[in-house]
Amino acid sequence: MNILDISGCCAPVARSTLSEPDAELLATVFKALADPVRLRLLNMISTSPTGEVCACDLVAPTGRSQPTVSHHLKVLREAGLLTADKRGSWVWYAVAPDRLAELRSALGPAELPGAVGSAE
Amino acid sequence: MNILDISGCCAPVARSTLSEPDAELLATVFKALADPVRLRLLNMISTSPTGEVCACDLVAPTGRSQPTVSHHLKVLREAGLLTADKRGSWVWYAVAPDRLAELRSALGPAELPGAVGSAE
DNA sequence: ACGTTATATCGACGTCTGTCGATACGACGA
DNA sequence: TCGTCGTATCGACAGACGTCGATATAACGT
Repeated sequence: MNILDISGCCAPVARSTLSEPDAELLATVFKALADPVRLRLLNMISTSPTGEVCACDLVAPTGRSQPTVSHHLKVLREAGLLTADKRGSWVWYAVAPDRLAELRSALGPAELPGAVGSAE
Repeated sequence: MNILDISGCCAPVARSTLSEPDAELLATVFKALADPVRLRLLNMISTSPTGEVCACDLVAPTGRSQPTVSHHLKVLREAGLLTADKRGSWVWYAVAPDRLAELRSALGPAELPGAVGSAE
């Protein structure tokens, strides 16, 4: 289930007014990124040549227990940042590129130089 | 004092390997964004016509106590997302655009379409 | 059917974090 | 100098979060 709906357009943080409910949704996604283990998981998956990684290969590099890694993958999945594909006994994770792009646009307008303050 | 040093280049999450210390630093900044009150503060400041807002005008709209707002502003400041300028009795806050741009680049390569997966 | 392996869920624990009231600090005006 | 106002810090508390071991679920091979 998808948590966020900022797919519409641009820059909720830097433009227009951010309502409390919208802020809550945005914060949920940032919360998913606010952990070093999850950032490294996301990094390992996104840098994989095939674009997907078996969950079994994600436990050792993080130095955490298997339940902990499974928990973090669930958080990333529920934030809409990862997709999970079960094939036989294994689960293959891949990044959901849309959500990352949405977050990037939420952080600021494309590339205005004075940027966030002098937005036109 | 600045927490992060991703100013060098691009896309720590989507490219190359993210070391544990780097992940820790990145997570610190995302943690600053992982709260709805702070997101709204950032939004109010960045959407201000002058680009800066007096702290006194940030308390009421958030619906939180003055100490709580002061705490959140400190978190954003220490994450390098805000600058504080004391003028007389008042403190004027403005966004530090660099840090936001760094975060955006950390979230993904410029605009590769298949993006994070097929980064080659 | 059985054991093995991969993954997810559960329950518990310690720590971190958002929140507030009370208070300290600092600047301004009378 | 004294009171007032804006801001930051302190101390305390409740709730959220990362972590683990134990266990459940499910798929595969023998």
